[in-house]
Amino acid sequence: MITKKTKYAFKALIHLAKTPIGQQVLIADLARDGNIPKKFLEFILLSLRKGGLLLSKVGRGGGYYLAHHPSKITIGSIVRILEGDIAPVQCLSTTNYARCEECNDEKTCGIRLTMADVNVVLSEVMDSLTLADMVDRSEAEQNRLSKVVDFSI
Amino acid sequence: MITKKTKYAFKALIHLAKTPIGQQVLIADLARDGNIPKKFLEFILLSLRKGGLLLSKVGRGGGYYLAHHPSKITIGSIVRILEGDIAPVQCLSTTNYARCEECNDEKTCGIRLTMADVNVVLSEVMDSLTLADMVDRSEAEQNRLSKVVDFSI
DNA sequence: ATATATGTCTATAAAATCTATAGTCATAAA
DNA sequence: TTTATGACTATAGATTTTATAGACATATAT
Repeated sequence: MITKKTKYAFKALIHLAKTPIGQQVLIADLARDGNIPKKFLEFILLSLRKGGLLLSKVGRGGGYYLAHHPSKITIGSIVRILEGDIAPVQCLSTTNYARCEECNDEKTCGIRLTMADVNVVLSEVMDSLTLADMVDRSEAEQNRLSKVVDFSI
Repeated sequence: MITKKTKYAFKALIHLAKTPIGQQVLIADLARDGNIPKKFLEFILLSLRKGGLLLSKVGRGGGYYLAHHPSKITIGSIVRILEGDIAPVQCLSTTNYARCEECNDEKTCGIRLTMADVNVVLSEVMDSLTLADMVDRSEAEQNRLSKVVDFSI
């Protein structure tokens, strides 16, 4: 289950993905639009910038904008930055490895060997989906629903 | 990332899966063997029993035992009982649905529409793996490693 | 130059969740 | 009828998540 923090990140990123290239958006606007506590969002955006997904301009007329095209920003990269990880157990993490303290023998641990399958599948799907998918699917669904309304008139 | 509670559950279940059919195991033994706080494990085992994965006998000579063959107990069912869920966002959960409070319009939410793919994949893999896999893979790896040692002699 | 708008950074607090413990009760076997 | 055992309730401690405050740095416009 992803945290609120990650959902807030998705919302802000979706807003930025819909913003014309060359324009930046104020933290305050992202916060208001996404109904996100401003100071908390500040911290989230900073993480995303340090993670290489966002760029910023300081000073008057400043704001945030995407570092890459939405189709190049994977859901996996976002989750890794904010949750620290994708792996279901920390002993399988590449970005944030740690030995599980409850574990006797990592090499033969049945939990680890089995969760490895989960980890592979989860990484694959999260790295195959992008911010552009989030935007596109939402818009496609909006169109589909508005058509249904049209027919019913 | 699964919690310690779920890892403790896996350890206890693996112990029970290795126990001959017809025998029950004391909470105290499961706790000692898995290095798990006994009272915490008590609560975990109770959850697993209420979830239908375990059976128990009360009184002298009592203890816990599996309600089904290890190959019939999926990783997904275990995680659902202890984490409450598998879904990456609660608005996609079947066992524990709730509207995401940050969400404006669930039907067209891009986060939800995209995470739905993650949810499907995650459910599939977790429901395809079983407690028997955990036991088998661990034993297979133990055998493989002991053979490697043999060759080096 | 200077005032103003804006992101950056550090520190801390409030809330929620996870982990752990204590104690009493119910049940079954010896 | 004593003893071993799980069942249940309550609560406390630890950790993580969420949120806020305030001082600072930087760039733009006048």
